[in-house]
Amino acid sequence: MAEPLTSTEMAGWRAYIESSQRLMTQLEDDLRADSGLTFADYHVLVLLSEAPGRRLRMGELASRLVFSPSRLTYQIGSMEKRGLVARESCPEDRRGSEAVLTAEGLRTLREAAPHHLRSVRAHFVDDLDEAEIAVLTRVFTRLGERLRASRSGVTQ
Amino acid sequence: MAEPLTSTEMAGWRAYIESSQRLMTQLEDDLRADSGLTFADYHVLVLLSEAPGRRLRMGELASRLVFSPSRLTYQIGSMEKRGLVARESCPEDRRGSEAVLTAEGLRTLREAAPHHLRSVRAHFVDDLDEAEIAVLTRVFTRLGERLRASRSGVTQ
DNA sequence: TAGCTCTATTTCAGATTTGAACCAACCGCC
DNA sequence: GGCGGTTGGTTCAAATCTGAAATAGAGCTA
Repeated sequence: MAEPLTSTEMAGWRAYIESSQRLMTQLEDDLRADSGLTFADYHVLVLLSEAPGRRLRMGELASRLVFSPSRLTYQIGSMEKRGLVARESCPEDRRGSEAVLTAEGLRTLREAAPHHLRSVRAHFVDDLDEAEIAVLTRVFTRLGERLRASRSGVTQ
Repeated sequence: MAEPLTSTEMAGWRAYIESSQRLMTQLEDDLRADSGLTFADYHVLVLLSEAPGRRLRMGELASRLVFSPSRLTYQIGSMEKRGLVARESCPEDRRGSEAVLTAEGLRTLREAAPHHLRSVRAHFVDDLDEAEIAVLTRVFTRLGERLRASRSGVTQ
């Protein structure tokens, strides 16, 4: 308890933080160069393309993207201007609205995906062997579940 | 090559991205609540506190933080206003400047560190066993080296 | 040493992100 | 039906971040 993190733990923690930052920067640069998209743009396109009806409620989208509500409002507004998504108000709940993928958005995603995935492979996945991927998957899946659970109970 | 990422790889990649986002959000929230600091603020304080003379050239600091030059200029300006660091011009190279940790900055770091480290432990490290930490450390250390190397050669 | 090129950092304008209000619509419940 | 207490989203002002100039000094070579 005197030392909240052992030096081994600290080393792992720091490597994780720094490398994650570098990885993101690299992927964002590639994505911008190849497709003129932001990582957030891309992620929105992916989630919408997988959703039934290619549409998702704002709240649902925000929680999957781990975005604050106001950030999502802005993000969708920006993508709407570029014609990648449309905003429709929700029939069941008139407070709500949903983001819908446009044909243009789908086309953009299909064009961007192979480049982006190649970039993810080149900068990250290819560096890992099978066992490492398995560990990462296990660790981060578990972590995600824990964090999702712990935050939903903290309204304060 | 038809499928740039296998479904196993994709699952790992997505879990990593989403959980990392969640983790950062959680840590930032804790840090703000406990100490009124940003993750970036904290990181700057740590790096400066470990540097010889508790000072670092802007460029060096930017590269370790993985910040763009202009972002670092802004970040240090903001911390300067709050009295956490001072900016001094560099004697050997008059183009350069260095950020120096102030006594106030050191005090702030010492006050914040235990809380923050407890938070890192609670939300991340405690969830991992020794073998997992070892894998993460190995993977992300290697990744960091690769990324550092590959980007330094891309001036275009 | 003048001229060139390169490097370190800042400046600038615009885009994004933040947290704190705010607004409307939903949900019991009287 | 109407009143309080949530909930889903948006708005707003302020803070931060970005990439593309602009500055200024270093360093080499003629």
